[in-house]
Amino acid sequence: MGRSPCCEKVGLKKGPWTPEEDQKLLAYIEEHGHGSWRALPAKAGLQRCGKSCRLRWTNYLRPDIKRGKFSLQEEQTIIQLHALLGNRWSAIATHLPKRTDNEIKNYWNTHLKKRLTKMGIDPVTHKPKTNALGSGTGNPKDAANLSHMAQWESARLEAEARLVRESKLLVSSNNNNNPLVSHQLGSASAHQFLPKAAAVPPCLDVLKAWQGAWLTKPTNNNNNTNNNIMACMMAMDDLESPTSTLNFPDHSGSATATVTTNFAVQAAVGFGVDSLDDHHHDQNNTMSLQDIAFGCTDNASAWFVEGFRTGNNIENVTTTTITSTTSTNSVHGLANIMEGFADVFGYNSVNDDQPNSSADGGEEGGNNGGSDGSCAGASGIFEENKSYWNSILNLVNASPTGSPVF
DNA sequence: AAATTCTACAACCGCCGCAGG
DNA sequence: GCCTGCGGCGGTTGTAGAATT
Repeated sequence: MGRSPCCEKVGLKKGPWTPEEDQKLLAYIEEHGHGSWRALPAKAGLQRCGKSCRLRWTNYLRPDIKRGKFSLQEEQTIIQLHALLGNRWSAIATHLPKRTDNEIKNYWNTHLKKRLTKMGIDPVTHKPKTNALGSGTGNPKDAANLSHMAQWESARLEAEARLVRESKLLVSSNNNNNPLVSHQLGSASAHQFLPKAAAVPPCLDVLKAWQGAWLTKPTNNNNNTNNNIMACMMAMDDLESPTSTLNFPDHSGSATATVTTNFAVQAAVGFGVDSLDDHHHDQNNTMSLQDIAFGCTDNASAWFVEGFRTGNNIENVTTTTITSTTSTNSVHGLANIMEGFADVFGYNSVNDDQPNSSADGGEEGGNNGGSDGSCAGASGIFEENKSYWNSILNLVNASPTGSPVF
């Protein structure tokens, strides 16, 4: 047996709201609050059902609604969150202040979905469509780029699956003392971050920043590139200003890369670990309780995070040969990030990617026992994946609005 | 200028989960 | 445990205006 209608519909008005109706609804709610939506229309003198009133209020009349064009940052967030959450518009909306789920849903359906499709990306899976592989230029480099993208996407989906599992656990347990959740909440309101699975994975912000670093790679052996990488990482580590951005001056004077400063948190969550605290995984090649608690399940995530954590100490490091002469941390930071990429991309060519017996974190490139003392293999991975970063940036640049699409 | 098609988005519909009786 | 009502959600439709033919 079907449910009875939410209210008596005979004689009730449907369709677009008139300014007079809006005014009645606004005036009533401002004075009395909405209370029971079912009872509201009669009290407010409206020939509408309660459900219609509620929708009109939540999607249009509410004073804390931002209307108008979506910003680049908002578009980015929607796409990234959609990759994680699918069509869970209300969950996505909690991460876009002052935007309603209905508005986001409409924007996705009318703009973003079409744009992704045009670019040969399946808007449901967020993967390149199979025919896109065959419709390229025929250039082997293009195929290689797409292959890299597929590898990245695979890693991303793996992280996504983990996030969803974590989210269910966190939400169901409602554990406010969870160090990961409490750390990330900081002084912000909880609804901006929960469910945790909706946290933004690493994406184009960092890719752009890294691209910026690589674009300015010097031909001689000065430290410009290192400065850019260091600036990038320092920005990533700036957890105090999660919504601000930082510009990286291009030392050649031709370009600017921008990265959101809360990337460290985003990246860490994207890979299932806590950004500041979880760096124990690689110390002795076993999972610490802390790692497990934070959902750190593989070397890649631990390496990534350790790299971000220590990366802001990078000094005297070149991108082609990494040696440690003064600061082990400076080497470990970059080395760990490279190891993270190596792990994610499934490379086996890193010269020295095995944990050492010494308790130095196990990264190569330092003065640790058993190491070959260089990071040449890891930097090679950086070089090889430049094609990937370039392909991503090409996609960004190909978008008419500059909206990042992956 | 009129007809048609396209686009954007407001609004509706049906289903679901939850709480209270 | 079952029933009922409410609020919320996501899919879909309706409509107005813009663009195109």
